[in-house]
Amino acid sequence: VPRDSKDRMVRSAASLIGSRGVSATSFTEVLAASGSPRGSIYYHFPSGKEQLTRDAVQLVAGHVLARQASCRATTPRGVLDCFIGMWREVVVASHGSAGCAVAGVAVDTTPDQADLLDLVRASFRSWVDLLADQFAATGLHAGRCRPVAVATVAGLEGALILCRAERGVAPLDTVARELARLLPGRGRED
Amino acid sequence: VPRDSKDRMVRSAASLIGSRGVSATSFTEVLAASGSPRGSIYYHFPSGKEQLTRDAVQLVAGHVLARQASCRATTPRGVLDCFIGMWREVVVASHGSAGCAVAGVAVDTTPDQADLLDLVRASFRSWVDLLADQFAATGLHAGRCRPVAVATVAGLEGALILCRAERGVAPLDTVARELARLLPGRGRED
Amino acid sequence: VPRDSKDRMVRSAASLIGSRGVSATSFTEVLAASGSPRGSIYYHFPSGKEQLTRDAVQLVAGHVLARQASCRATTPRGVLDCFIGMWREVVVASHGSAGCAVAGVAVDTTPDQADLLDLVRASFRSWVDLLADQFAATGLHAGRCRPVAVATVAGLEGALILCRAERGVAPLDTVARELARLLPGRGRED
Amino acid sequence: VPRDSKDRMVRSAASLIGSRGVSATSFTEVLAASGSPRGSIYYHFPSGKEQLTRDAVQLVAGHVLARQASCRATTPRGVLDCFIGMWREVVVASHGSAGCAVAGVAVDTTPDQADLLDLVRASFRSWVDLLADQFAATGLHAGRCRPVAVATVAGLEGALILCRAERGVAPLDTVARELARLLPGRGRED
DNA sequence: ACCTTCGGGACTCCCCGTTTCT
DNA sequence: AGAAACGGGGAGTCCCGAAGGT
Repeated sequence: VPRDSKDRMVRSAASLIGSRGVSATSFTEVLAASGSPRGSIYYHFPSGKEQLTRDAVQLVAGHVLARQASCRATTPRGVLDCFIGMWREVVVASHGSAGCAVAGVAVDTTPDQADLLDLVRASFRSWVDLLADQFAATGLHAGRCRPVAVATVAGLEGALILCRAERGVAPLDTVARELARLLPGRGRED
Repeated sequence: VPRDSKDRMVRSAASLIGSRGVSATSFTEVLAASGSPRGSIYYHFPSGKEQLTRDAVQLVAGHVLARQASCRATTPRGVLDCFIGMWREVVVASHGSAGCAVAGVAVDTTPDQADLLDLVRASFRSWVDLLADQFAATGLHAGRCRPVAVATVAGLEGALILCRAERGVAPLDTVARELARLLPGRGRED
Repeated sequence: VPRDSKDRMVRSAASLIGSRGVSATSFTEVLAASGSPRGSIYYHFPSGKEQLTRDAVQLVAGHVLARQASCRATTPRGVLDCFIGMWREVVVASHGSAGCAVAGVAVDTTPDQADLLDLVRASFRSWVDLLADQFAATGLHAGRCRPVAVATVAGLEGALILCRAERGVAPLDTVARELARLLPGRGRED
Repeated sequence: VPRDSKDRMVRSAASLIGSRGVSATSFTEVLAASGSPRGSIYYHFPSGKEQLTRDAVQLVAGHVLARQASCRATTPRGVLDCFIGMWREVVVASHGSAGCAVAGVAVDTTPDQADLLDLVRASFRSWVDLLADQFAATGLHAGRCRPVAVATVAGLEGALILCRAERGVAPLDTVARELARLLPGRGRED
């Protein structure tokens, strides 16, 4: 199957971009990680690196969206746990070194790459939208859904950065607990 | 004024790294932004780009720390506003494109640059420590100080990324409001 | 003809290294001399300058070996003339400025480049071995073959240096005459 | 004594140039080897690297000349042994890695540095002249003095190169024995 | 039609030999 | 004598077209 080669490249790119940003991710590394020959790049990605980057962002954005959409939680808390839990896995497995490719692109994108930033924005918005919908569906007060969803995504991305620095999951767990406090629940405890 | 040249370079580097990450920040750009001549690099930063990067991280880490330390808030909410407000300024001024150099380094650092990541960790910790101290001094329940401080830093860094994508302050304001909810206050309102 | 480009580069490098040593030979000059674009280097010589240097040394070592092997002399004196004559041509043509790339590498090689020096040693040895064989085949006393061969190579390399300084062939001719005296011949004349 | 610092620099330069050629010898290394501060260079050597190189060549040339002049040999063979013996010491001590600074300059000098090459020529000639005089004074046939002197210097310089490659004195010893055969002596033995 | 070798410039970082001001 | 600052290349290599092999 010829598609396999391209897929491996995109997957490798997504992983590398999450770990070190776009600029620090060279074609050479992507090729090495995916085992593809050098000349194949412009066959699969005629527009070069930008196209590979776009594909990588779309891959992880879509993957996260799909996985969260399949969440069958019945409470806001369940929705939150589902979202955080998905990321927690990779942080634990990589001792914090794995990151989010969408954030990786957001961070080292210059103003002249507007279309790439547009894609990043769309990705984040799709997550926020889905989370807000799921919060609403599980009974969260209408006016709270979007703010909490935004805080969730922001908290997650920020926590991923702290996890890299700390080389562990601790910050993500702390942030997750605080995010949970934004949801109605077992009454006030502070 | 001999000191001036180096300072300008570090300042420019910090700004550029915040905006596009380390790898995407070339010496050439730093030089252009600071108006320095090429040969000065090797003199001021014998260890090259890593040293410039370290100095840039330390500059912003120290700057943020100093500015936050000078905050004269008397309530946890005041502490939070002080911290967020400091970042809000630059986000507004740059329409979201300015970012945090510490995060910029964290994102595109490979595992072999352990010392750089150590510096990043130390920077984040210094912020968390200071915030926790200030929360405690303004009456926040002891057990809540550190978790809230961690959430604050994570929320800020994540919000900065969302602000880049959205090209505006909206996400930061949303996150700030949610962080405020983690503090004891005017009773429950949801 | 795809092979041509690489060959031209190696040939240019060999010539330049012979004339000014390795360190003084920049890639830029090699490229200019061979008419190749800069990007071709990484493709043809993935290990960079060391690889180009190795190839250059092997080129001249092999060339000299082949040319000397094709010598059809029937006396030791004929063998010597053949070897010296081959070098004499280039010295005359360049007014002494052309040198031996093998010596060029030998001279500016630091101790940490052991493998390069190994190649140089192998090259010199191959010349000495061939000369010794040819001396033996043309009737030189067995015990004299290797010493005379070593003296021939040393005398040649030293003479090339003197020719550079004198900007002419005179030293080489003098050395050639003296080397001839090491061979049995027309009786003693001093 | 201020002279001391300059002397140490010239001495270090001579040694380094002999070991790796001129281009591969950086001011930084010379400074490190001589323990001098960077800013002193242009105080001692207003014309920069060329002047340092010239001084290094003159130091070596003068040193060799003086030492050979002090040789009290009474036979041509004694003169030869004196000259070779002086170099043999440093080759043995350095396992072949030490070389001759004059040759080092000769090898990586480009045609545009005519004056440096002039100095090299003068140095070699001074050695040849002295040797020829000494050979004459010890009874060598007049017509043989200069050719043998030239062969001696050429053989020495070539042998030094071979010694580098072989990492030992063997080639120099072989060459010395052959040079001795150019002198009248115990009758023919081949 | 699919893929890959081969080749092409444009940087990036490094560092080197200098000059100027103390 | 020396600290500070200066430009100019050096190698490396990155991201990419264009022509050929299967």
